[in-house]
Amino acid sequence: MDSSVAKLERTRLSADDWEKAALESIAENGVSGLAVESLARRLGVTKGSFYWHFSNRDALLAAALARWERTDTHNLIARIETLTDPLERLRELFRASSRDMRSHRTYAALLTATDHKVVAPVLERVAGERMEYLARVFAQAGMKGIEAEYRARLAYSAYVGFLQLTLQLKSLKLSNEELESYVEHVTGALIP
Amino acid sequence: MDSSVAKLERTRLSADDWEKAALESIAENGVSGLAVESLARRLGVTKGSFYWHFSNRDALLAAALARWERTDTHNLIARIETLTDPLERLRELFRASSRDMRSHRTYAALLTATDHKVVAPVLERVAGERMEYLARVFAQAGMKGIEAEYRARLAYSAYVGFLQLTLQLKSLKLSNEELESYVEHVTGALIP
DNA sequence: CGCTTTCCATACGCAAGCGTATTGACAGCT
DNA sequence: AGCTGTCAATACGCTTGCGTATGGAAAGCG
Repeated sequence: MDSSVAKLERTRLSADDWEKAALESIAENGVSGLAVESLARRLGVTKGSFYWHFSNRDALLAAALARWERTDTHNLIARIETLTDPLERLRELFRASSRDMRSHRTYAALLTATDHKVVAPVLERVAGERMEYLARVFAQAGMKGIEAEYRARLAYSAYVGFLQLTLQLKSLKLSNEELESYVEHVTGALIP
Repeated sequence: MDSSVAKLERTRLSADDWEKAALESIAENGVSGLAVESLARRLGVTKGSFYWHFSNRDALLAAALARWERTDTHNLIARIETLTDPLERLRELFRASSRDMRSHRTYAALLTATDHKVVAPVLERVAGERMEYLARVFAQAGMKGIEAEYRARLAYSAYVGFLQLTLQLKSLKLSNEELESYVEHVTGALIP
């Protein structure tokens, strides 16, 4: 838990440590807030260390995004795949999107950097994969062809937009009970 | 139309000109891409002019956002208010969101800067007002109380997320026909 | 015609951030 | 013990972009 801040026991760092710290920094300060020197301060070292592990800032960003893509996306899908009923899968997907806020924070931060040339392709890939998966589940739940695709896009758009509105504009936040009943409403509206 | 680029007839500039140019720049390069010196080049003058009209960059940003908030939001609602049937209003709202891409571009750009201290309050206000309006129309269309609010939030989230996915991740763009039938699908799913 | 207001140019200073170069410290191996 | 590879500190240069200071041109007015 406190492995990030104030690592006082001075141990040497690896590229892995930098990547993890970078993802934390992104979740907190966004992609543009990811700076080499501030990260170094946070890890208790100086730039000299960083440029031994990475050739430049973009390399760190790319590595961090690769790690994120590798871990974050497949976690969710793997959990869902244990359920057999497609409609149940959908409901669980929706519910999962209202928990695990740490993961959503990172995604929301990345969404505010869709114009960045390193970030954009990753987001395109991730969004595409997720929507394809969603479309498959909707199809399994009985929607056919293009309908399932559109519904998947609608559901994913609602998810992305919800992240934007809720996580970043703080006056629009919902309480826990409100959130739960909102998810219920969405479930009823979008699942056949 | 070409009042923005290469204004060769050298006329003096007003604060208004800077604000308009700033909004164009935001639509193209995002909020973080709004730089005083590049804007000056674009307008054919130097920084000296800018700092006569505005005290600093944030002042320009605030003025531009105020202008945007003043014009952009009320245009749409005014157009919609001419319709009397609430369900027809909703359908027209949804359809309008698939045209007039210039306006949506600006909004999408602002959405990627929700963390900015000048931008955030404006976006909160605008999103709040729009969702309130949407909720009223849903209520007029027969949904009651909290249901209308949730549906408004869902619809607006879908709009915001759609902007993100479509306008900024270019591989996810839809063709015109696809867009129209997608809007049809959304209309069917979200309007009672 | 001269004076004032309005708009703009030029030339600075300054801070943040990236990237490089050089040197140092420490560990593990032989 | 000495060598070598790994990680880090220090110091520097460079670019970008903000903001300031100051002077100049041009227009309107008296």
